[in-house]
Amino acid sequence: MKFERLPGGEKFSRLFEGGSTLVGNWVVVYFRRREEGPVRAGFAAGKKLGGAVFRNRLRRRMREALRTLPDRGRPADLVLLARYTTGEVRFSCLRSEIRSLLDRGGILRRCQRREKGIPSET
RNA sequence: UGAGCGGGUCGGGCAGCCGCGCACAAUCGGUUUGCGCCCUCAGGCUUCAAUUCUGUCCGCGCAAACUGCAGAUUUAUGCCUGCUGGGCAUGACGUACCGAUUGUGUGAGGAAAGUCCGAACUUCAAAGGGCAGGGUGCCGGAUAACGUCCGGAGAGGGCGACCUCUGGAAAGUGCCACAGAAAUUAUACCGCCCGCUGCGAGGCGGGUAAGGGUGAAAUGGUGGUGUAAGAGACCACCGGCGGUCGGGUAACCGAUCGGCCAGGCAAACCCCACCCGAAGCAAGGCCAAAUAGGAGAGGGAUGAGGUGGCCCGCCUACCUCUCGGGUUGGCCGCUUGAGGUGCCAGGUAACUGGCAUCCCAGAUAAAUGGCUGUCUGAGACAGAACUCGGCUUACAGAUCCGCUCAUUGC
RNA sequence: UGGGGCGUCGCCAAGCGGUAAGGCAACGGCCUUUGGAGCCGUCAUUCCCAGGUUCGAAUCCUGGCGCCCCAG
Repeated sequence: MKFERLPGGEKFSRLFEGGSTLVGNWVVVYFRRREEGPVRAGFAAGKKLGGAVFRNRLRRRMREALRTLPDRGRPADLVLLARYTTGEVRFSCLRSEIRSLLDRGGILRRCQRREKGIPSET
């Protein structure tokens, strides 16, 4: 899935306070649908999770997982928040959980899923 | 071969596919401004003197204002630069900015960390002086500076290579619990000795500090002379202190003479020498947009505030407090630097100088990742945020150089 | 990023060079038919950790570790 950077400032805290929340076992997604534009994504890892190297690694795993999803996103702002378990889980499990969470939030388009869905499901 | 000491280097590599930040180039698309001329404004030059005064009207403009013409002053209304602002002309070319695509280059550390020191840089109604406060502390040097580094001195530890520590206790004040006679104006518990007394045990007066005992520490140590017993009372050596001489830039070392007065703690106050204005890139500057441009109370000229702890000095002209309103985005700062590498020269060294050469992250919710193969096998500590010089702390391993000790062989 | 502060028993804490108060809790006992209340007693081998200064350190110095608060 293609996405742009979510620029900083108030937008992060607005999403944390006013956005919708999807909680998974290994990641939490805050999101808000938009009318137009690309998908904008930010990645966050709290300070209690560990040092800078470990938190960078968590953000990179989430970024890579989101990037390798099939490209059928609807316009939205989203923030992926790392949990303690994000570093322990296998990468393919993390990716499939993010896909199911975005599907539940209505950010993935169903019609394109049927066209392209069969090869990517396997 | 084993044990160890000192110092240096590296911190996964290679290949394939997908992906990210920044810089540059090309192509495409978009945007407005600048580049030309004139005026104003600002600064400068020439000059004895350089934009001053008066009148009038056309044009332009919401307005402030600007400008033209005529005249006055004067030998003369001049020349140059910058481009804040205004006007005219032009959107062809080039340039600038923004976005997309493609290509090329580049992209975390030895500690990037802790924030413990030192600087650079920036700001402050004066950044001045003094006090206070803080820091450093053997000596000499290096350095932009340092609490760092180098060389040396003394003391301590180690068989050794080597490592660790460092002003002043004879300026003053304070503290030294318990124990002990006594913890610094000294003093005497058990003792030792002399005298008097008593049948005796002992008592009284005096001398003494060698021995015992207490303590972390007891007023130099050892041996002798001496004595009633003793004592630096005296002598020798050692140690400490002071004077002189010699060596050394100095710390200090050596020699010699003198006399015996001198407990420890300054990471207790302190003394001496040297250093320190404060705050920090979220410093600070610029642009655009939005909002506000208010109310109340109090103080006041031998007074109020700035000044961050105080005083003097200096500065401001209204000041202080409360309530209310606002505090969003972008750009610069931002990476060429006390810079790296190599050679040469000076210096014991830290380091310095010269020449050549290289450009090596600049993000902004924040760029290095995912998968696969291979190298026996990848597995340490750990992520730039203004930049340097150090220190400290964390660290799987790999590797190089010099040296010491032990054992064996030649 | 910068500034400030704190670590003492299970909890709240005093103590600031001379060998660690106190309260709650816990445990044991007394009292009571039993419980509660009350009374008596017990409870710090390392005062966050490691070095150093000192005869002696929770206290002083240096360096770490952990936690909290503030600015924007």
